[in-house]
Amino acid sequence: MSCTNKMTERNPIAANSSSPDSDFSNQWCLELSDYMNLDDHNQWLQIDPTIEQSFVYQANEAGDTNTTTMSVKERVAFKTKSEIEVLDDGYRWRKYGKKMVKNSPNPRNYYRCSVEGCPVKKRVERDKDDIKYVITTYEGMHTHPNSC
DNA sequence: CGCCTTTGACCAGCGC
DNA sequence: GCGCTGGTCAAAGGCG
Repeated sequence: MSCTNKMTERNPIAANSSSPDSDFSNQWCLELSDYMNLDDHNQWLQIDPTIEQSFVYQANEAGDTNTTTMSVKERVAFKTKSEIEVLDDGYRWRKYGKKMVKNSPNPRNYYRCSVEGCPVKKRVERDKDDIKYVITTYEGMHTHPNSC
């Protein structure tokens, strides 16, 4: 497996953002808003709409009142214009599920980091409105360095 | 041989 | 309680 690029270096959005008369950041915000609607029960924060690798970010405090330890899940969602669904982000992923979801004609794929003990998962699905776009949602933090 | 994908089954949460 | 939906498991098979 090639491991020569980081996502930020090959993010298809970067290429897409060069479209002449579109305000990329505004366009991106709008599309992210669409996606946020899918999770409107959660609190999404957009880190920086001006950078190429724009994404939505969620720090979700998980845990119930009966536990003294509070785990924090981090969730990052990307929406990228790409023909391929699995972007090479430097990590190795193992597919463990595929599911048709209600609000989309396209299946959602579930991946888990191949590194033993690493809790990171990601979901990948095509945008229901424009299959040229891929929505990738990362959940959790890698417990190991990038394999590059 | 090791690691991967595929795919149906199973399970839990939620709304009615 | 029941059905729907999303998420995960695990067996089987494929590929380099």
